[in-house]
Amino acid sequence: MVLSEDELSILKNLGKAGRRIPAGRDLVYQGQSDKVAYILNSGWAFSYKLLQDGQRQILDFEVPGDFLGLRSILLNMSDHGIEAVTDIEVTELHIDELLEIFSQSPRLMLAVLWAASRDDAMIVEHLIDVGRRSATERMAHYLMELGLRLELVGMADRSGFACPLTQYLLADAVGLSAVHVNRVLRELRENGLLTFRDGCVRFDDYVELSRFAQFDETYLDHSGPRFRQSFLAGLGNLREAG
Amino acid sequence: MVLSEDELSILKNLGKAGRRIPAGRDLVYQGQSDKVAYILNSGWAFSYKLLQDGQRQILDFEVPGDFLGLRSILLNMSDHGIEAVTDIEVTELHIDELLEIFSQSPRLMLAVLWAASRDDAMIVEHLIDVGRRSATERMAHYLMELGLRLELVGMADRSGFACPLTQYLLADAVGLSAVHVNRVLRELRENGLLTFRDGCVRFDDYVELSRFAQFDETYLDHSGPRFRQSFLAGLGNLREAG
DNA sequence: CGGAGGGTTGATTCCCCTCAAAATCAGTGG
DNA sequence: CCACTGATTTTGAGGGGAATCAACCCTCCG
Repeated sequence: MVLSEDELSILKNLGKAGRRIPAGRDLVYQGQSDKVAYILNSGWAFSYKLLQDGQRQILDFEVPGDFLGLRSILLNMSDHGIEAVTDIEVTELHIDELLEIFSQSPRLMLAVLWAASRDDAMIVEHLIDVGRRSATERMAHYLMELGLRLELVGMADRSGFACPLTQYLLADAVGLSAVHVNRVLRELRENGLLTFRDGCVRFDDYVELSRFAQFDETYLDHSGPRFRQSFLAGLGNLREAG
Repeated sequence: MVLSEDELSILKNLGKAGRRIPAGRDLVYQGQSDKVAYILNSGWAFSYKLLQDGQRQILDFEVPGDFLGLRSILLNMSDHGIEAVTDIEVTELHIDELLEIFSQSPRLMLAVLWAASRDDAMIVEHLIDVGRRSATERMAHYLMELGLRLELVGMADRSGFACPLTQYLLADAVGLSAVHVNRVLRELRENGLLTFRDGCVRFDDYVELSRFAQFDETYLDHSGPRFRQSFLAGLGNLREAG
């Protein structure tokens, strides 16, 4: 599902004209209670959870076009923080406004639910990454996933993409040490699979890389939420119950 | 949120009078396209994904009272299989019927969304398990989570619970080898934290165990989805768009 | 009785972590 | 222009946690 220009402009006109956050700053703090949503217009960010002992697990990187804070809106998720990787520009959407918009444009709501669904599928895939794949496969798989997501917004193709992530960030995302991330990237480079250098990821052999990482892209390719008449009628009735 | 007896009986009366599946049999095959949902009335099951190389990652165990196949209904998730651990008895809910019920009982739909939300939070926590915790912490955390879930349906307390899982299944769930699961369980037992034996988990020192595993139970304790008037109106309008 | 599934333990291997130290690079200010 | 600083990348050495391989035990069951 791709939103029309009209629909995107609805969202953009609605929010504050574009809030800017500098690199390294938190957009949302873990534990923050006022719920807001954002559309990431430019730059990269990531959502994370802090453990009691100070370790950090990055749940997902966010790239331009992504919705941030979905879980906070649709569901009562355990909370997490969001931090800017680069300078970013976001459109801030207050929930009330957003919900109002949904009532006017069901397609927009479908888009958001679709995004939430994809986020969920990605978390599952990351679970498999850290649970069942070697460090090298894991890194390859992760970077291919990022590439495909960026491809959808025209920021990547099968030859590679610009990537502002540090090896420390990648380490926190895939559950490795930064040192080992470096070794793994070298191995991938020396095997002619992919090159991570100077802020760019280059796929040196996409086909072979795909085989090596067991990358099955179908989990990113959903056709949209599945709703039917009676379900929607039920949702309507929630007005009295919610 | 706890469903009333009336509401549970609505669900139970609706489905086939209780389908039985023997231990070890698949309830849902990975790749199966006809979408159905189930309520697990008795016995244990688990959802899993198979990798191309034959490895298996268990996404979650399901205990009595759980909804199965939620992701298939609400969202277009990447598909996964569901297998029975013990003999199980399920109530099969066809989506159409289920959606019809939702329109009559908004509370039921809230319950289902709440369950989906909790599933999501658990997957995130499992991601942290395998990414950031040692084998021993991971196992302790996982068994405490299971205990708390079972407590909600009266099948566990702070002293322990009956657990039909084999060490092989635990291994596939937490991303360890079966051999190492055994060693880890021995370590927990010798340290006086918990005992896994004869199909039972006994918490020998719940407080100390909780500290050791960094177990923060708030992620399991949601108050229900967060909806408002305008949002629900929007959902109603989806009738024309879905 | 024999076989299968599950549990337990030991020996060995290896993947990845930790610690440590260069090398490179981007700013920053004198 | 250059010294200084901090962040990042790179590489090496050593250690440890978990996998693998390989037994052996037990119980259950046809």
